[in-house]
Amino acid sequence: MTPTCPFAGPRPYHHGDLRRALLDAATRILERDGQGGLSLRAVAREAGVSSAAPYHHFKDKSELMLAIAEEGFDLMSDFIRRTTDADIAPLERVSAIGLAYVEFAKSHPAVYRVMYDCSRDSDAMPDKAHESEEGAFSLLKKAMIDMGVASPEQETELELACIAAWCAAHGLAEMVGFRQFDALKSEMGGEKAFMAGVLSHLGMFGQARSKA
Amino acid sequence: MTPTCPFAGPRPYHHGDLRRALLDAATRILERDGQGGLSLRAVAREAGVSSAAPYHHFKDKSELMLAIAEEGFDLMSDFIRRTTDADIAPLERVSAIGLAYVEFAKSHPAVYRVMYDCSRDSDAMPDKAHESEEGAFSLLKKAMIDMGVASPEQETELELACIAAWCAAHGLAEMVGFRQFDALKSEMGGEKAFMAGVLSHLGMFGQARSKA
DNA sequence: TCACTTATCTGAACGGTGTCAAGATGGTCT
DNA sequence: AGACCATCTTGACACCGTTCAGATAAGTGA
Repeated sequence: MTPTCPFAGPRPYHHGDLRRALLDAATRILERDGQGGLSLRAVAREAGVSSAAPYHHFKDKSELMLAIAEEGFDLMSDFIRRTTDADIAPLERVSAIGLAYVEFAKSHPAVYRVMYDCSRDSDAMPDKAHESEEGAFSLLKKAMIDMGVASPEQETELELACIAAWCAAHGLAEMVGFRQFDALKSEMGGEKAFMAGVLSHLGMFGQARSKA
Repeated sequence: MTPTCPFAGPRPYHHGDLRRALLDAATRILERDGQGGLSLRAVAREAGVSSAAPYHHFKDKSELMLAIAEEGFDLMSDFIRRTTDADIAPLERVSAIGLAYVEFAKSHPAVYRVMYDCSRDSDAMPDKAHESEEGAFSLLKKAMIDMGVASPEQETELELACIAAWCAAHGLAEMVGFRQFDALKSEMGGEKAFMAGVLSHLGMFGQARSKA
């Protein structure tokens, strides 16, 4: 008995790769209904299995969310790398990384929220974004070095500058949607200009500007 | 007749000021059990009334949370004003405001979370922090002017600088607890030094430093 | 004083949630 | 074949947000 699954490829086990299917279902729900609509039961429903089935692949709801968050960090890194030209000048590159970061957060708000909700509870997770050599963080580090913020040997200084930029981008990502900025945004000719304006006041952007 | 409630002005109704009692109960729960423990039923239980009682004072759970958030913003403004000496030099003052901000977020993590969770959904709310003339935002604005970031007439520039600082502080507040920074923190001799180090890389702090 | 009105609170109910234990199901291995 | 084990379902439990009919008390006007 095979109730028609429109997505049925090979189906080795009872369901196939249910873990994968659950993660896809969860992502779909997040994009469609936002964070509020994400329940384990809804995910199971969306994947077409019983409410208890997910427990054979995730210990917890929080473990599911953690998996989503990890994939989210990978997705974000990919997006930033794809949309950031490695050949442009360092200052513009750092700025582009920041803008791409916020852009990702804006276009996947629910996933972004899950990413940081998990990061706060689970100590293990944000390493994903921070330490992965291919992650966006190392991209940022390189741009910072190229910008002359610090040499590769000045580990501490370099790390601090990157963390500062990360904080700024995260803060902007969470607040850029606030309605009270609408007037300022339209006055500046759009959200993008607003974002760039804010970022230009942040750290190395400003410092490098005054050096030039 | 004012029998029980020590804080009672007039005791108009059955319980007294249940609205107040509910908010206090909610805050107590947030501090004790964190955001996860905050349910309407738990709040009612803590206040010693039935599960349905809160609905006579708040339309929704979200309306309760919004009220908590508003009080949170007031609390934070008070804290920042109390712990920020208005007489110190502008640069140190801005830095002190930032540090106080993060300090508050660290010592009331659950309330801080509610504050920004509400801000994201409800457009009305963050005005509380932003527009209140006595709020921390105007304190920041004044310090920025004193610092020479912009004159009072350069509305846009001034606003942008303040928003940038706000973003940075919010980002730092959310990330300062990440475990992956532990090594760096101890290397720098404590969390406070770490925070100051990050903030010194952010915007006007850096700019003003290079001017001096 | 006594009814009348209105705000406040309770009790019980509905559907939804996370989680778990027990049983069914179907590959895999010997 | 039979035994084994991962996988999935059924059904339950406690808790949640929310609603609604009814109890109760405070305020109001006679």
